[in-house]
Amino acid sequence: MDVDTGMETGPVTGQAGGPDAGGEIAPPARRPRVQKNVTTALGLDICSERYPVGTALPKESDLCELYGVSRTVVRESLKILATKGLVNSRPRVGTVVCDKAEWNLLDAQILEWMGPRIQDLDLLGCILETRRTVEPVAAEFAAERASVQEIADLEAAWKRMHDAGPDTEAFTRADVQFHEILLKASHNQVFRQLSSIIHAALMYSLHRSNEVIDHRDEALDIHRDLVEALRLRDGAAARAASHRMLDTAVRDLAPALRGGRQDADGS
Amino acid sequence: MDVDTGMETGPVTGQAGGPDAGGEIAPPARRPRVQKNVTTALGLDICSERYPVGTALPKESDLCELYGVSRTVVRESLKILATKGLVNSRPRVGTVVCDKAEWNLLDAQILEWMGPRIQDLDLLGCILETRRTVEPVAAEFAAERASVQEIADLEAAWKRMHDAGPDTEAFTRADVQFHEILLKASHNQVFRQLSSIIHAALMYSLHRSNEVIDHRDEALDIHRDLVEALRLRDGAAARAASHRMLDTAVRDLAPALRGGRQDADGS
DNA sequence: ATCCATAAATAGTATGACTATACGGGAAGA
DNA sequence: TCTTCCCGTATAGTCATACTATTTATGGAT
Repeated sequence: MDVDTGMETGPVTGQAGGPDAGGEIAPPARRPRVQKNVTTALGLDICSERYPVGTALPKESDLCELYGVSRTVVRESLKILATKGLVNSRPRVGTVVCDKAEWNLLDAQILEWMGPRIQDLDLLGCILETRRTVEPVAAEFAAERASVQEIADLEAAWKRMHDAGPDTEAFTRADVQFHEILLKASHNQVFRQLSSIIHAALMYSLHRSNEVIDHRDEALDIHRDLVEALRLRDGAAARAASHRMLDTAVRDLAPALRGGRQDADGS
Repeated sequence: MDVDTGMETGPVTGQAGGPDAGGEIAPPARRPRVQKNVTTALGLDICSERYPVGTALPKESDLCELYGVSRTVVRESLKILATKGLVNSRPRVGTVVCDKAEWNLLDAQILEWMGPRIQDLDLLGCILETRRTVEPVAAEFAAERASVQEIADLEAAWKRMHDAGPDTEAFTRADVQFHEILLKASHNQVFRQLSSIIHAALMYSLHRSNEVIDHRDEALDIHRDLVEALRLRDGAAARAASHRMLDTAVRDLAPALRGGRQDADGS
């Protein structure tokens, strides 16, 4: 993140940059690239429910003032957010925040913007269900289809987990990479698209579990078994290892999933 | 589709609309809304490999002339395409088409733009694998979680299939809707995001299978069994019905999947 | 031959003006 | 009084132009 996360809305550039009044020598007029900052700021404000679902954002000209940028930048940012399903613009009505059912949950940026709020809407539960459904199959496919290089990459990721030692952060990072490589090695393009959401979920859940040393040792063993199964092209073993992996995830996440499943959609 | 599909690139508006030369009474200057048309045209041209992966699109000012629109429209269209992972713009370099691995395959518009080319990259095979992985689980979840309304909607979709008679088109439409409602009834938000891709794949594959009367009768039976299982809240039966459904899909699509799996990614 | 400065090309930003669209209220009609 | 239609108005959509930032390519100096 190269943006001030958590910042309140406000000028994105240090230079207010109003029209250069007077016929002076025209000071150079700085024009930094602020598109990403504005998009991120708006995305964060939407995902944090600062602009709740169904309400309208300030009109474009107001957003220009708020962030101190031109309408060009604001409009292009809104177009990006609209493409992600976050908002919907209509003349005379304004730009309204879409229902969460329309949000593109597989979008990495949205998940980043949601941050800890990923726990809303049972999202963590949904993702865990998806992992339990998809990952064992992906592991089985990977056993058949993974290239030698991909298996080596998996082993390298495992080694990074192993060598992380007491560094929980590094351990989690390697763990996430492991699962991304696995999805890729399944050679199913749809599965690979799920990487982003699994990435986000793991970053917010693995970290906790991985703080327990015992758990990390157990995870290391299972991950190694999976790599070994891929090397032997043993689909059943790979599937079994993946299942074990997810069972421990369920066990460790159970406390965080309290509250049962509610109807989260607007039907 | 409210756009001239298959059209070559060219002015999107009938009115060339150059700058009104002279100090005349300023003829009204038509300004139709052309954003969607331009985006669609560019999307089609990219997905049809008119602009192959890795190559650069014409520069923005050229695109303005090509489509007879302002740079604003072109830029916002490119921003949309960039958000979908189709292109990537950089100063001095231009706007280059991204590798297909970065395309957002879960995006309904992209799938629409790909049209029959959905068969490239083993996409049809990947989607079928995904369905076989996800749909039975979704059916099982739906058995537990579907609302009465959702089950009624499923039954209504089934009835539309039943009543379609010889209208293959209507039958396929209802069939697709059935599967979308099922995914929604699983009350797993990630599963629901898969609707778009399953929708596209079914529209391009079911149509063929559904032309055979025998198959349609069989499909009707299985779909009814699934609804019945949901009504009885029998997860195992729902799962079994879904499995049977997909087995017939595999059987019917087998001819279209010849050629085996190749490595489609650029690793 | 290598490296650095300069130039050129292209996307990014800014501004102001106009148009199309859709909501809301008021007038005309039942 | 209620309904329908029209029109004013607010807001996003489009257009044109000018300028800035960034990156590649070129050419010259070491």
